[in-house]
Amino acid sequence: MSEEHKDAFSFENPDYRHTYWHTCSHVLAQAVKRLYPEVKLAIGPAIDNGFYYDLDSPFAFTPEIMEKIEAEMRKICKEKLKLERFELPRAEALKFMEERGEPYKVELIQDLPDGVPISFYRQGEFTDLCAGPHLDSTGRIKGNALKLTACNAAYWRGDSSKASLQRIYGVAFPKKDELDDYLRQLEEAKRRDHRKLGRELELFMTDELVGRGLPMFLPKGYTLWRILENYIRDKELKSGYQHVLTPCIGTVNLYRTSGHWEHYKENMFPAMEVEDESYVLRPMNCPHHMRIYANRPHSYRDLPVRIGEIAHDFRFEASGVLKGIERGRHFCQNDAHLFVRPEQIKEEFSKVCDLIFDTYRDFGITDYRCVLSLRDPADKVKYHDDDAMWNQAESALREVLTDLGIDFTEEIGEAAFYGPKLDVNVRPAVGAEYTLSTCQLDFCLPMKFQLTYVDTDGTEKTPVVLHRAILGSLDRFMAYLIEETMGAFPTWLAPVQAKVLPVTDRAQEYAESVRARLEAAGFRAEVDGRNEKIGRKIRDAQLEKVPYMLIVGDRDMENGTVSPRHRSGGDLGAMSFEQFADILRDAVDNRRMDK
RNA sequence: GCUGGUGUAGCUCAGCCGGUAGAGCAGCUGAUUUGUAAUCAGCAGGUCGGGGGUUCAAAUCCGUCCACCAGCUCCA
Repeated sequence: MSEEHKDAFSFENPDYRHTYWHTCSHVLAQAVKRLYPEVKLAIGPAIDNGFYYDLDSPFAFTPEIMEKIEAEMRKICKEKLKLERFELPRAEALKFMEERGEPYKVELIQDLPDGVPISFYRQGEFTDLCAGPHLDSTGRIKGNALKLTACNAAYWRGDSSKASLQRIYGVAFPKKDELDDYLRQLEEAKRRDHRKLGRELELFMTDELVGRGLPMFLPKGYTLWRILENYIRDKELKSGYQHVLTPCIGTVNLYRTSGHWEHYKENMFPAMEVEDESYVLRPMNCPHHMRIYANRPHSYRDLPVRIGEIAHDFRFEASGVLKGIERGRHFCQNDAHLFVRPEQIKEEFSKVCDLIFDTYRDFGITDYRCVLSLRDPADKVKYHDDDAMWNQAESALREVLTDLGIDFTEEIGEAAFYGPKLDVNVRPAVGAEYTLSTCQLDFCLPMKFQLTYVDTDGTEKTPVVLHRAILGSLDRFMAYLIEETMGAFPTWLAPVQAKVLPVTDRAQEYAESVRARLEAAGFRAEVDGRNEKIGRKIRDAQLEKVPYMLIVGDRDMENGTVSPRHRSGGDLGAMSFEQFADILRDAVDNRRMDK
């Protein structure tokens, strides 16, 4: 076998892996049809990490039934059924699936272009509509390295107004060991879930009586919060931002003016009626900031005006999307609105990008993806209907991104209702990709709020607004940090940077004095004064993921030293307090991302 | 919101086919004074998510509500 040939059939080859999983999904469908002929087939693709098949079934696929299906799949693999491709003209293809009573397949064929022959794959008694490619035989699939992992609801064609189908997920590998490895990795990933670590490390909590989707930050979590908040506020101050404080509620009319009421009232907490006025908890801050801009006249000389706020927002998110502090019904945005003249768009946008990527460098974030989110021109309901405006805004953004040399992909239908945006997405250790930072270009709200500035020629012009969030929401950013670091925050972010561990009671007072000196020097320190052996104190401090442990005993008291130990670097040997303070100072001042 | 799963002490979990609750860790008390990942002993801790139903008897069975988890849809 040539090297090239080997390569093509290696599981490392994404194309081969995809084909393998695709055939698995057909085997899954065949197994289901053998056991339950009344189940209707929808669609069964390979995905990034396995395969699934969407089915319309009159009964639920319980774990017991899933086991039966899995057993049947193994049988089909052993039967070594040949997969044969054949084509039918459209009319015959329709007839074929109609006769078999597969309405979803019929709908799929109807959407295929006319005049092109339609391909099918047959394996034994089972035939499915499919473009392929496939393995040549079900015998290529290793039955004991195959597992059905979950069964969930999924909408037909991803549309929540359409039928709800049942989706069976599976994974498969060429060897049993690889399946076991994969399952072990999944378990590993669960251990870094920010919800679990948040509880274990006492960062935040949730409480039924307070309400769902309303996490509360505990002292350690709030310490980290405060560091993030100070970090970004200082950075913005240095970049010419002015910060404001605005209320968490506003009138419904405020949101009618902006258009948010029309677009999002379903996702806002219901209005409160008082004194002939309706108020809502605010879901975002743009309207408040628009009114702040309008508070006084502006000259072209004032612009850009950059208004920032660490702002609390409330969104009535569907119960099924809530996820710890990654997505709650209350969250805190690192928001700002930049009011600019049209000719300033490029420069300001570029400065925002600098702010984003500079921040990412400080936090060691390297694995991200830039998306230029555009409107769907066909969707006149969601998007403000003004094609000229959209075209102008979209090409302006595209041009800036290209000029800045930023790699990005374009996604249709992902824009905000008032304008296109750059989204910076990250993939966390657990779960799906989400947006961390965003910068949105808006020609729409300034008009709705009739914002103006007086230009050089004395005429009134409408400014353009950039909406932007660097840390996104502080909550989500913290969730990301927790999962990336597994709770072992770098020293500059750690809620407790050093824990002083006296070896015996005799060192208790000395330990307290060391802590006092650390705090006086601006560090966050604690003493573990429990009546426990030093090994125990070290173990507990390790589990708390404190960056530095300061062991102090008789020897240190005699010599006036501390004996630091780093959570991953181990024993650093005895040194003077000042020497250790220098280590801490270096870690904090340079924002070292120590593990 | 939809579909499925889960809910037992602060945490991690055991409790098979119904006979009215158990461990480890954490906590408290005492002993121990210890130099780089768990010292020993004792004590205390629970309306088994809530409220119903079936039964002589429910943590266990059945419906319902609540919360959590996975995925789908959504994220101004």
